[in-house]
Amino acid sequence: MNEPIEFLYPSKWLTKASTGERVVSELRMQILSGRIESGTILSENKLAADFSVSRSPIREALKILSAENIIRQERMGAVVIGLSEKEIEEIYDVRILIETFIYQRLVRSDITDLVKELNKILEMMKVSIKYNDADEFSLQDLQFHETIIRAANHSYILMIWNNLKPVMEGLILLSMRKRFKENQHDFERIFTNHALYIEAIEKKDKALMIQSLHQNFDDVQGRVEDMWKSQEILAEGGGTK
Amino acid sequence: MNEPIEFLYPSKWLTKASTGERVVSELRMQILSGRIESGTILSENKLAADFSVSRSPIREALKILSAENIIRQERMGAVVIGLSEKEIEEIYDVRILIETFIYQRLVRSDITDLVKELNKILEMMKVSIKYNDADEFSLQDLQFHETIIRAANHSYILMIWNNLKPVMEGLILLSMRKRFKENQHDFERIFTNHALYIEAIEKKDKALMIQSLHQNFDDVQGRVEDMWKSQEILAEGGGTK
DNA sequence: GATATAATACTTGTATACAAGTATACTAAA
DNA sequence: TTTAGTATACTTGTATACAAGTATTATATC
Repeated sequence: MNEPIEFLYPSKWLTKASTGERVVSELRMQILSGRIESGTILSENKLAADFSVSRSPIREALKILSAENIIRQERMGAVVIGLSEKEIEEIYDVRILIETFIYQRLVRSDITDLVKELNKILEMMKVSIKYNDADEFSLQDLQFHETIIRAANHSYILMIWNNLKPVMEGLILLSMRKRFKENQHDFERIFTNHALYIEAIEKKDKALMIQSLHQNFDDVQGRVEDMWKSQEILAEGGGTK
Repeated sequence: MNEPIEFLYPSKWLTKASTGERVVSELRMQILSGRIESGTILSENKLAADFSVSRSPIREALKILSAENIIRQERMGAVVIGLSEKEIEEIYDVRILIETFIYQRLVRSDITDLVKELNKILEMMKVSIKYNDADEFSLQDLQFHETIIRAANHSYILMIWNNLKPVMEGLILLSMRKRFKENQHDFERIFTNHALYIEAIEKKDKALMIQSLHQNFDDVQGRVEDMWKSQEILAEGGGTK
């Protein structure tokens, strides 16, 4: 019944975390990785037993995962939704939507501090690559985009980002770990894409920004065909600067 | 200490609701209406006493309100953020963003069922006006937009809507109640705007859609100057169809 | 064997108890 | 008067108990 569990979420990121936060992080990873399959029905009592905690932090976790749209709470148990290709595409839709929106705002304001900060993160990415630290690299990837979003100082766009962030984090973590084992040299390209993104912000070049954004998404999931699909959508709403 | 509280949230909407849901609905309304002022520090224990319930539903409520960005949970008490003009503008930014995105999708698909459904809601709005039911009217206003968003079948855009919806609901409720007392005839215009929105969908006329969307927002808050500000943003990202 | 009814084993939602940590206020000493 | 230290009254987070409702299963009856 109580097999030893290999945790998917980096424990070092949970140093100051409460039990509830640990549960939600780990549960999310298990759902995103497919270890807990879509359609599975989660019971609060069973989860509490599995994690050896009370129902309180479990309830908290289910509420959060439900808001993240990866489970659905019903009268009898929570149904795991998980992420199909469709949902992952949709997440990218939203990211493109908000990052494009934010970009419009940024190009009108002073971005020197932002660019400096982004370059700092870029250098830290380089170090992560050098030391083969996939988890750290993932964190910096997320930090990169969050820094851009925060720079616009838009609390409701930030709200969307915050709602999306944990799932993104999980996806990126899983993807990067795999790649660090298989395609080590991929990371140089990811690095380059982010450098391109900074350049797009600096030069206020929207086309370049969208290009690097799409390439960045492809780097996470490696789905090239969707790039064009998304770009088509954006093109309609996009136009020239 | 225990003054009789006049509830702001329609009790008829809470027939099947749990204590937690009642608390969150009422607390939200009190914050949005300003009855609980920005900066106020909410204590779980005090709230539990005020609402005569235990801390469990209060905790749940605070988590939800925190995700909605109208309070901020800290180590000692939750700080009420509330909604300033800036935040309300930001909510509209997001609504314009997602409804425009959804619109792009809709014009490519079969919209006959959607238009029929929207017309039904439109007729119900008419009845609400006739019977001076501001609350019911608010509900239909929200339902109108939610129907459009649902039609696109995009779970992550719907997630954003769901995160935004309760606050929107509160804002619209407060606004409509005031207007039903003061500017009764305003509602004919709101009605017309929604009819215009349907027409925009039917005729796949993006400019008309954006126009009616903006007018709709102005109807809620009556802030005309922001209309142009928002349109400027959209214009940059907008272009022609 | 089929069906209706009752018992049982679940489920969630709420209340309460307790532990651990933090801010505040008070007291005592310099 | 100021400062150090302690006591106290908070705070949140977690565990547990209980109530009310639902699904399932077993049993009894036709």
